[in-house]
Amino acid sequence: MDCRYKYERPALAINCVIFGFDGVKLKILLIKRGIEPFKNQWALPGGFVNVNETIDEAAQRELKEETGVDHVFMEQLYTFGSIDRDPRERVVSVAYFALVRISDYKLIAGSDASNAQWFTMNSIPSLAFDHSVILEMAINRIKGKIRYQPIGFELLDDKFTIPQLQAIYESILERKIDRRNFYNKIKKTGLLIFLDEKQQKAAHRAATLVTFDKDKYLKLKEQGYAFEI
Amino acid sequence: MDCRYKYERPALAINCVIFGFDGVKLKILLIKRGIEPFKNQWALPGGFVNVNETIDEAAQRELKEETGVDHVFMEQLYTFGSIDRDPRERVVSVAYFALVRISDYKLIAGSDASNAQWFTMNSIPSLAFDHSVILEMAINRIKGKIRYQPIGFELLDDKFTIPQLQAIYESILERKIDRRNFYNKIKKTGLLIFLDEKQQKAAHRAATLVTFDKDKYLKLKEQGYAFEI
DNA sequence: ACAAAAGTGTTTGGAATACACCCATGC
DNA sequence: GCATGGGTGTATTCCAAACACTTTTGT
Repeated sequence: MDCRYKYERPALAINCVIFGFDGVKLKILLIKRGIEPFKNQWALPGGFVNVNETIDEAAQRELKEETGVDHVFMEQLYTFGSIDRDPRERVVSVAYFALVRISDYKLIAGSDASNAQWFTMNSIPSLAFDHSVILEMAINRIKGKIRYQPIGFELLDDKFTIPQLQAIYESILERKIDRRNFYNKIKKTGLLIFLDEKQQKAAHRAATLVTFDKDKYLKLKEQGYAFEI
Repeated sequence: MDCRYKYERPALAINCVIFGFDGVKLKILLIKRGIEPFKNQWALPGGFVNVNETIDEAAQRELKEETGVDHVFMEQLYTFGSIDRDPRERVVSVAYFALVRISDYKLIAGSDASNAQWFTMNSIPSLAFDHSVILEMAINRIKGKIRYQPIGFELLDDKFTIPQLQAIYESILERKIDRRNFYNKIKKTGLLIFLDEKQQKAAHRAATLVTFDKDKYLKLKEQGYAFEI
């Protein structure tokens, strides 16, 4: 092996905070560690960065290995570089957060179900390494982000209803939002395409299915439009 | 030397985007590289992370080496992990941005002045590595940040005037702000302590000197107060 | 006296919130 | 019919931008 530098260097890893939405609550995907250290404890998915891949690629690779999903919303969160965060040796970790559609994920999970599990925000177990800190930062980030970036859609199917979207906002922001104001506000953005379809098997009046007009959003964004809810 | 891992690992570096304010414009500190690669080109201050220091410490160390200043506002910006960003080998860099008082800096600069220089935002030369991208992101970050975090004060002396503070906002946001609205708004926060001193040698009416009430801000922040301008 | 910038107060328009009301569907 | 939630419109409150006016200081 080649060691060109005269001194030791930290190892570089990535971790992913994977958010999903089950229709009611925001959830976070954790895995149960199979090896030491922290064996049998819950942790964020993660792994080391190869020398021939970018850190973004490493994060995507890890996400794919863990959930089978690809091409999802993913963004760098923060880099954690305390000295003792890993008992084995010095490891610096770049944390990412990802938004996935749980329904997509379900299709692929089966293989090794017991070691990966969705947790709601208020039932998070104690985590390995400094992963609680990472998770906390991810939750704060998503709370701030959802206000001024249309990321709620990333957690839903292509076709969704406005009440579903509202449930995401309420779950992430942890507060109730007036149903009618939310409806009016989201409609006024002009970024929703209303379909001629209704929600199926609704207990009562069925909601209209809509899609997010991503093309329109990207065009407006280039012209300086700032999304806000 | 000890190489415990079976495969090559990326090197880990930090870079600092150092902002200062000269009373008129926002400035950025660049250094002229003395060695290859990119010898004689301008670049962001930076260096490798030692295995026995946190990444934050590495950034502070580098800032101190470069400007002599310490205990300034500093925050992690983003981590850059493209494969070819350094022609020598694979280097991942954690970028930071810092806000310094140029007057503090002046006291120490003398030693090796020619290789470090302040640049205004619109006179940035072409930079080494991917540092233009880093700088662009830092500028966007500070533009967003100054709206909802009281960081303008970090660029001024302890005693400053409201028009000076406004000049910082205008310089960072690159737009004019109504003088009177700014005055009223910043005053209404209650976070300024008005001193019984006036600005010296003003061309005309002297402005009142004020200080930022950091203690009060921190207390309010804990209670959920959100600064905003 | 006059110019220039500091400091104070009022008006106004638009956005956010609150909320009344009607509609569709299952039981 | 009635309970439940979807969909629409309006009133009110509040905040930010616009702007008129007064004060202070140097020349």
